Amino acid sequence: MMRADAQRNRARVLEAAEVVLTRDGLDASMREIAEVAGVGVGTIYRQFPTKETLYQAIVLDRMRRLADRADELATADDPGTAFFTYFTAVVEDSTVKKVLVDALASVGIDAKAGAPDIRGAIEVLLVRAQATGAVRGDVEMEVLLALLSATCLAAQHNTWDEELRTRTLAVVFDGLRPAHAPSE
Amino acid sequence: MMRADAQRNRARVLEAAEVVLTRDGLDASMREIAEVAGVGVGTIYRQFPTKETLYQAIVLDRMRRLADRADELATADDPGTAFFTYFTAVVEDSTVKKVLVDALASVGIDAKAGAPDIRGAIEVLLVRAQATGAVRGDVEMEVLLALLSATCLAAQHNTWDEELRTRTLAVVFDGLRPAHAPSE
DNA sequence: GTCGAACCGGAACGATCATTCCGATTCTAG
DNA sequence: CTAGAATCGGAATGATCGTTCCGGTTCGAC
Repeated sequence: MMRADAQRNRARVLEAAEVVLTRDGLDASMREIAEVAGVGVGTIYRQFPTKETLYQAIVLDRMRRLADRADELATADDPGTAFFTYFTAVVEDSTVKKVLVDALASVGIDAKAGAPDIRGAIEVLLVRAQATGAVRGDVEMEVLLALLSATCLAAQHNTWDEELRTRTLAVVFDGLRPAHAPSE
Repeated sequence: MMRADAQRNRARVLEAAEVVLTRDGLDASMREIAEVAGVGVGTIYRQFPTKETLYQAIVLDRMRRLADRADELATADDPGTAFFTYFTAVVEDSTVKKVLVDALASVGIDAKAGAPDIRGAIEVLLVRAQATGAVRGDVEMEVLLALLSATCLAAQHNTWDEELRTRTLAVVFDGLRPAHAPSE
């Protein structure tokens, strides 16, 4: 059983790490995280043996939320809308969250053990949207992830404003739709 | 007039910097560049007062080539093909070249003084392609740059193979084409 | 060929970072 | 309440980085 103060500090560290890593990405220093959390650096290292461990804890948490969001939308009435809503939501998030982007970018390559199955969750959205003809049938998961990763990376790197995001995604979405069913 | 050995070393440094920065991005250390160039670090600093100066020299050179390439294609017989060829070529390059990506990503924001006018060069390709109906008329430069930057970033970050690149770009290109003119 | 100026290499400096370590403090079982 | 174990904070460590500095070397005008 963990001591009460240790447990409270662990929560503080996670909270601070989320804020700082989200703002500064992997460049954030442990000193700053410790400062924001109001603890010493040693305290962080007792819970997370290395910077990468802490980083992964945050990323895994975000991945979990991402997967949950996808699961929610998997049962929506209109799979087409659900699909595009999800895509938009993920990109919107990544405008602000640097860590999330790195998480997304790595999904395509290695789905680490223990990680929530975002890939699977997104695939459900894709297949359902394809079944109703909202998305072209020949779009593969690899391609979808590439597009999602691309838009997230750019949105975060260049901090797109809302209008640019909407317009840019409109083009991508048109590319994803069957040729005979343009945006409107 | 610069001494002969100084001039030769300057060339060596630029060559080495291109190789190393291209491979490792901004994280590359001056020590390594010096080592690859076969000179001491001091020699680099005599020509380029700061790391950023050296970095910018490389980036500007790349931007120049990018702009030149666009200018070349600006007089092509088929503007539509020229446009999509250029887009593909840029993304292809960025699979390997990290610096190029950062250059691209910053074009949208601040066109620094002295920088070649890539934006203008690309705009020519866009307008010409739109005039022949190969690209939708309502696609703005901002959106195009966002898409270009997005695909470059993702291609570099995840090292797309050729097939994934082709398939992904096919979707984006379909989104850029008028609704009544699907891929083929 | 000579000699001063320009240039060279790489050691040295100061800053920053991840990580370790330890004396002081705080928690909790009994 | 108390003892001792777990935890704490933050100074110390060692590595790496960008940048500066300087004794030695090389170039080239005369």
